[in-house]
Amino acid sequence: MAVARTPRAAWIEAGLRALSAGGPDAVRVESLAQALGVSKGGFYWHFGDRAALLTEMLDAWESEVTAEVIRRTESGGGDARTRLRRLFGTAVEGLVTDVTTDLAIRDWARRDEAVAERLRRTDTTRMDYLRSLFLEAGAGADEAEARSMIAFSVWIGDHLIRADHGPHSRARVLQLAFQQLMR
Amino acid sequence: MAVARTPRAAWIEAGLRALSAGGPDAVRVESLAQALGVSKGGFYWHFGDRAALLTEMLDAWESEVTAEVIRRTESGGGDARTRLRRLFGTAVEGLVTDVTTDLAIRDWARRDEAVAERLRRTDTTRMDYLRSLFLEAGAGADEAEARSMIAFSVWIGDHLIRADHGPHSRARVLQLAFQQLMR
DNA sequence: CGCTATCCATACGGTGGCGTATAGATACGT
DNA sequence: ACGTATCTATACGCCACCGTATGGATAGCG
Repeated sequence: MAVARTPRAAWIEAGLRALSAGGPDAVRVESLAQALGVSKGGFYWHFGDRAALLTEMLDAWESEVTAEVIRRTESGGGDARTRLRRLFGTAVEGLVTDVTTDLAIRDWARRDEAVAERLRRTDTTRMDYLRSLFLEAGAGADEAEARSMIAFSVWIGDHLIRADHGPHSRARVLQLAFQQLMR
Repeated sequence: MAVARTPRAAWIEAGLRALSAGGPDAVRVESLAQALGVSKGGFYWHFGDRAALLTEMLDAWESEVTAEVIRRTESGGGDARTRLRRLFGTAVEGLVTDVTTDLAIRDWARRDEAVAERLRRTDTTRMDYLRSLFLEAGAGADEAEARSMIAFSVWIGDHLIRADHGPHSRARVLQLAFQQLMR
């Protein structure tokens, strides 16, 4: 048993980075190989073809995103308002998949039903979590639903909307939006 | 002066449709030609290269989106709350560029600074309009800013978030979110 | 020190897309 | 009817990328 030099996981991580930066069309086996400082020879030892890599990338993303929600749910503690504040205020860092991966996958899902199905699963999980927090914080069912949708949307919108807010900084606008949500 | 058979505009429209459906990588001159029932011969009569088409597509999109905001501002009348309700409730139909074009361009802007600059212009215009409506409806400056960001985000989020809302339909969730905004 | 599992390099054929070149075709103005 | 402006078809060279084939190379284990 020799040790893995550039194992499956390395290709998957490189693939997710490429996806994040340039969308699914940017994950090309030859450029991943170059990014890994290696020829594509080993790629086809690990994966049957490019599609297999894409599938495993999505597997990795899906479980990581789910795990991340759980991690947030578990860690830290505090009451619902405290956890909402933390959730809203904290950027996700240090993971292989960050928000830009999320955005790339969202766009991808618009034209690939299999990707859309995975996204539906993870979004439902995350929305469930948000709703539970708003409910725990004392919102009614309808209000919790609306606020969950708003919170999720603003999280995404922050990265996709490029408007200039004049005197306000984007950070300030987000803070104001959060205050509206917590009233 | 012979009449145009498949003029510039036809290529631009076909390009925007392809962009909308599959992102910038999907606008390929040979497949556009096929979609137009023509060979790519004429393409290079109109455009220097593929990049020139992409630029003109963005020009067309930018002016159309701006025109559309103006059209909404002008038409219909009513007080600010009425116009907000109409803006929020009405899907954009009948234009060459619909919301999916918008989404494709947003994703594109993440990796192309020139596209990002154009998006910044149109988003600022749209945000200005939203803010003016909320201000006219009686919101304070901070509140108007927050609500504009929320409204814009939810408009986008509706198309990008795939969560299942359990007992609620998406339409109902949007209605609830709108009620929150108009309180 | 050699065996084996795990990876790597290279060369190859095939496909699809870009841009160019060149020789038409079509229709309107007069 | 003729000329000119506006397209169109087709063939070509080029390159990037996919997937395959084949012969290594490297590292830990015994």
